[in-house]
Amino acid sequence: MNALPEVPTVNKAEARVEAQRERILVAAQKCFVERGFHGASMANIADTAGMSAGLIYRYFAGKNEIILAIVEHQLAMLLGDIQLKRKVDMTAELIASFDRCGDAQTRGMNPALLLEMSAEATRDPSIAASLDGFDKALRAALVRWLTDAAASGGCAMPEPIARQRALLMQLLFEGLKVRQTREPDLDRGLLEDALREFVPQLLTT
Amino acid sequence: MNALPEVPTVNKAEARVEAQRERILVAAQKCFVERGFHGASMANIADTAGMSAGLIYRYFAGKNEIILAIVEHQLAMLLGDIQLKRKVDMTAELIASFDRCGDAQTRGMNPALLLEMSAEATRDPSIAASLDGFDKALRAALVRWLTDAAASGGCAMPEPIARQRALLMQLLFEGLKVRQTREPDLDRGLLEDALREFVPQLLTT
DNA sequence: AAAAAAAGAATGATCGTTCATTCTCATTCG
DNA sequence: CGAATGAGAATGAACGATCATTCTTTTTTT
Repeated sequence: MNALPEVPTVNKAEARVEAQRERILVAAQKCFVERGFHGASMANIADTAGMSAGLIYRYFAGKNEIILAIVEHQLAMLLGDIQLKRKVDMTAELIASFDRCGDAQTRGMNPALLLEMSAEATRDPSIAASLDGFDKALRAALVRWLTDAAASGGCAMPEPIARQRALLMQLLFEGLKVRQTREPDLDRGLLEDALREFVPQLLTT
Repeated sequence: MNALPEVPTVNKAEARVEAQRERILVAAQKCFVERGFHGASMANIADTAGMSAGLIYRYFAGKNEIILAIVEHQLAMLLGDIQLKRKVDMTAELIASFDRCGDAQTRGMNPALLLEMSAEATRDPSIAASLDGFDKALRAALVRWLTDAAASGGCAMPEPIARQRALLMQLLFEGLKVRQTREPDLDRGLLEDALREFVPQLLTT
């Protein structure tokens, strides 16, 4: 009869499940960053999460499902991080993105994880599909942004040009991500000077 | 007394050893591309090389040594591939490099392997050292090439500018390598158009 | 026959995953 | 109010497979 008390019960149970999944994902990300997808074991993850190995399988079907969840979360964060607002200092945005997520924060973006994902995508079709989706979404958003007259300083960019620029920007993004893992202490002055000169050229016709 | 027959014997023995090591490295690279450094097992490599697992340890101290040998070989090939000749069409060179090594050739450059290497470098100090050495060598070569008046169309580039351009070129290289793994069939016309406009700006003051 | 090369079995460890068991704790009944 | 109940949460041992590596034995070469 009284359906009311049941709903909060279900909600609380669901919230618990979600909290547990999150706990596992936080631990898994930490382990994957430290040892890689294949190098980290379920026992590692369980230890880091402070639970038994068997319990993980109550919340995830297996290791692959955990990997995929982390891949998709990273991509979602990455897409959210590249905010293509109307007016934005793209150079400053790129440098800020380079500065960001250097810390091994929980669930934050991690450039080493991106490399791991890209490498794994060449073997795991489901990861490849995730990355493809992200790539297409990013490119489409870039083209839309570039062809938008308001964004490019009141100068509308024809689509063929915009597609070239979008590709170049994507190459630049990825190059920066790689460099971030190899040279996190790269001289910011040098980086800023380099980007200050060339990024604006990408944004104007 | 007769030292003469010993020298060819030693040489032949050494050649044999080298041939066996090469056989192992070819197999290992194939396995690493297919499964990753951690995903590929010594048994995999032995099978692929057509030998027993134990025999590998006669020619390599362990798996790590094999990985490191492959890393260094990849970097050596990469450095050799970027030929900074006096007069060169850099755009065409980049596109050719993108076309190249798409095949899973034996011991050739492999972009997926580069991702694997970069990811592993964040955990394995010896791999990180190899990559650091490569990075420094490449950057130095680029700066030298850019400051060389003959290369940049008779227009000498001051060193501070050259260092900015070298960084940008490195970002571009790495972005292209990543894209090569994700989108090997990327439209070459689009790529060429994008690079044709952008790259020359990097080479002139 | 001596020496080098290769094979392949054996090692202990660890892998991802499963499962029987125990624990926890809110609810129900005496 | 307090004991009994039962379902979900959690454990940790156990599984077969496989891991990197070592070692003994066999084969091949000299």
